[in-house]
Amino acid sequence: MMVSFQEKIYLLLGQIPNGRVSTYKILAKAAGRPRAWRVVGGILNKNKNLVKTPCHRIIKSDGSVGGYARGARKKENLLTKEGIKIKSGKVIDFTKILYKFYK
DNA sequence: GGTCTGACAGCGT
DNA sequence: CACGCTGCCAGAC
Repeated sequence: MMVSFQEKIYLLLGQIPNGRVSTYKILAKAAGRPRAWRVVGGILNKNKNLVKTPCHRIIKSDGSVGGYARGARKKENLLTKEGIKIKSGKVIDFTKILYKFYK
């Protein structure tokens, strides 16, 4: 059965535990297209499943919070509420809370 | 059908 | 350390 990328992305996003984050690149790789991080961003931008899709848990590879359809500031706020510390628009020790989808 | 866009990543300056 | 340019790929027009 053929599944669109965005479907996979949504599925993967649902696997991210609370208090954890992931990057566009990791997500793209987990979806089967290691070079499609840009696509991931585009999908999240237009995502309709806000509730099932914690897009605020997706950050950039360098630890930057990145963008958010509702405003980057809102995103930072949400992440902070989940216990994730942010400094100057960047996640502190994001590597420690990174969810790589590895078993 | 082709063409343009984008919530990025990687490397150079 | 900060900013800029290039490359990549599915989706929207």
